[in-house]
Formats: sequence, structure tokens, C-alpha cells
Amino acid sequence: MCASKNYKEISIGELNRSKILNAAEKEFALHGFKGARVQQIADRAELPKTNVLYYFKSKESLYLALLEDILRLWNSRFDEATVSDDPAEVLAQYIADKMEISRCRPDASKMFALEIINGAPNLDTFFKDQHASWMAGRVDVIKQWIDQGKLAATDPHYLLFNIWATSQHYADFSIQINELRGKSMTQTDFAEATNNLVKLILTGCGLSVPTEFE
Amino acid sequence: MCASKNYKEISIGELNRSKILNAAEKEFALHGFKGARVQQIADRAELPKTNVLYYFKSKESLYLALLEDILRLWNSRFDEATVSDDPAEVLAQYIADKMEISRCRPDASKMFALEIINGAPNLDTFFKDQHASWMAGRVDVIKQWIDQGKLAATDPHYLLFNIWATSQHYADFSIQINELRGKSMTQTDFAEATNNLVKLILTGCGLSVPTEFE
DNA sequence: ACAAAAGCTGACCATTTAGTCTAGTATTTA
DNA sequence: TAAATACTAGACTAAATGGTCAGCTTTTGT
Repeated sequence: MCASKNYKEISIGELNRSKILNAAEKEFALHGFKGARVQQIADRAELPKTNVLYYFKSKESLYLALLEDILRLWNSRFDEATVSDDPAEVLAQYIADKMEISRCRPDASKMFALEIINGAPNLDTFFKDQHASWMAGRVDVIKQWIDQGKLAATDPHYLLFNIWATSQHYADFSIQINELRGKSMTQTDFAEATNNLVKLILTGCGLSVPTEFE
Repeated sequence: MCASKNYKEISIGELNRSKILNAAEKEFALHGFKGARVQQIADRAELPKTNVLYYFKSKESLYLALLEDILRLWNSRFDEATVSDDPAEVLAQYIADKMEISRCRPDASKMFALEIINGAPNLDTFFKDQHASWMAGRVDVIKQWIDQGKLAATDPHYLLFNIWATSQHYADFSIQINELRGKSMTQTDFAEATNNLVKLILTGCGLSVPTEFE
């Protein structure tokens, strides 16, 4: 069910680029930027190391290309929500979208987590400003919902942090989760976890759970 | 308010060891095991590199010593809770303890997060087994609470994952949080965030919030 | 068909890295 | 106070790493 590319009519270069990006995402997720090795990315992509550096001029530019890709993942329907939308629907869908990313792109989530934990040295001011203004806009909408009595009073910042923390946890800490559950999460498990999380967050905000998440 | 050692009567060796451990925790939290550099740990500890390798025979043994320390942090009063305890009290206190760790030992939390994200290559079978049996015990207690009608029906695994995810997020993603809030979290902010989180989780479990967390 | 562009890669290099060695200086102990 | 232990530190090394280069082959557009 995860989105995947149509492999017809793509040049050998595009194919290799995508092989390299996939391999690199895995390696960076496993070892972070400093810890990842170009040779191991090459091995995983089944290409000689020189080939990796042919397509991406340096380890850093490969990392940055990947990071840019990942930041685009964060876009969602919640970005355009306004005060006239139904908060229960919007938030439930946002949570579900986040959970879907954790299921389909766990390594992207891990790479992003590492970048933040390591002090976000590669996220430039432009991204940070953009991110901050996105946040300001969303906080504003949530505040208006609260003012209209649609939502229990709560700090919108903490609400969003909680949504990110819980949903991303299923990707970032999947090793621990699988260990403790004694089995890995199937698609059905993810659906159950999503409903569980929607219920927790929405109930916590004084909202009722939309029927499709019950 | 964070716990700290009494520096009287400690030998120069103990002092240096602790300097090194502090410096290493920071470096490992910033770069992960592979990415951290012994030289930078030494610089941060204000000791020559050779000195670091005098006290800890290798980068790996330093990392392991630190990791062992950190695993002990996870111990809490929740470990001994039984079905006869009040779930609201116990869970609220557990959440508060976790938040306190995020506030006082953010680098420890980050190091642990990196270890898990990177596939837990240094957590041995003994720890994993111990952790799994701890989990089984706690899941059991929560289930009994649910059977007794003290707690709304929910999967105890997800409940614990949610508590960890949200509380650790304040340490692991502090850079992002500070950026988006436009200021860093004070002790007061942490108290507020703790109460907010206790309310979310407990309400989500159908529990009422103990007065000290309101 | 053919030239230009794109793709490929082994050999190589400068730098960085964890860790050693040796030779010393403080500090503790008997 | 002498011997033993604990600590300090510069010089060094072997291995690993990111990256270059020059010459090769394959693909593509006309």
C-alpha cells in the first residue's frame, strides 16, 4: 500500500540515483550523517563507491538531497485547514497521515529524528523560518477552535508535539516496539494503533472520534 | 534541582572519569557512537586524548559504561506498582518521573534514542530479556486494572509507548521544540508540560487527574 | 552511422581516526 | 621517605575514509 514509482521509461541514471537514495536513507538512518560510510551506501546499492560519488558529488550533498526529499513528506492536508473545518476530522486525519509515514517511510522518519537529535546542523535558516511560520499558522487555527468552544482549552504547541512524538515513535523506536511486543507491526496493527492514538488525542481534547477511526 | 554529586573526597581519577563521562554523553548524543570522536570527547573534557583512553580502554568500552549508567535511569517507582495501587496516582507519577529525566538528563535520553534508532547494536540479550519481562509484568498490572474497571479498555503496550514517546520527545527533540516555541523550556514550562501530558494520558484512559497535577 | 553525452570504475591520494608506546611526573602507601 | 601506584602526555602507527582522476564503455539524439 505504500506509494512506489513507475519503473517504465526511466533512464539508467534515474534508476541508479534512486537505488543510491534508498541505500543512503537506510545507512543514514542506521548511523547518522557522520557515522554513515559512503562505501556501505555503495555496497547496499550494489554499485561501486565511485559510482555513488559520480551521481552525488559528495556524501554531504547526498545527505542534503535526501533531507530535502524528506522535508517534503511532512506536507499534509492539515497545512490548509482553517477555523471553519471540523477539528475532529482534521486532527484525526493528520494523526493518520503521520502514522502512515511511520509505516511506509520509517527510515525517513529515523533520518529526520537523527538530524534533530544531533542539533539540526543541516537544516538551514530558510527551513527553520518556514517551519516556524507554519507552526504559528497552525497554532492560530487551533486557538480559534478553542475560542469557538470546539476544542478543550490546551496549549496548541504541546498538542502538536504530542501528535508528532507518538506517531513518529512507531517508526523511530520500531526496534524496541517489536522487541517488546514480541512481533513486528503489521498493517493491521498499524491501523489499530492509529485508532488507539486518535482516540487518545481527540478524547484528550474533548473531541469525539470520527466513525472511521473507531 | 537536578541531582548532582558531592565533590568532596573524590580522587583525581574519579573526577576525571566523571569529566570524561559527561563529555562523552554530550558527544555521543550529538553524533552517535560511530560519529563521535575520541578527540572531541577529550577536548570537551579538557583532557588530552591519551588520558581518555587511559581511563577507558576503548571508545566502545566508554560508550558501554555510559549506556549501562543510562539504563539504570529508567528504573522508577512504577516498577513495583501492583494491582492494588491507584492507577491514576501511579501513572501520573510515572509520567512526571519520565518528564523529569527529559529535563535533567536530556543527553542521556538522546543517547538512548540514538542507540534504539540505530538498531540497538549494543543492547545485549540480557538487557532485552530483562526489558521484555519488565514489560510483561507492567502490561499484566494494567490489564488487571482494566479488568477491575479502574481503567478504560486500551492496549497496555500502546499506553506505555505513548508515555515514553511523549515524555522523551521533550529531551530528544528539544532543538525543534525550542525553535518552534521561540524560547527554551524553563522548569516552569516543564511543570506545565507535565501537567498537560498527565491530563492527556489519564483522561484518555478514563482516569481523573490527581490534584497535584492540575 | 556517428558524434556527443552520459555513465562507469580501478588506481590512487590526503586526511582523519582509534589506539599504542614510551618516558616521564604526581600521589599514595607502607 | 622510598617504593609503588596512579596519572599525564607527545610522538607515532596502521587502518579507514572521503574524494579525485583519467581513461574506458554504453547510450542517445540526429
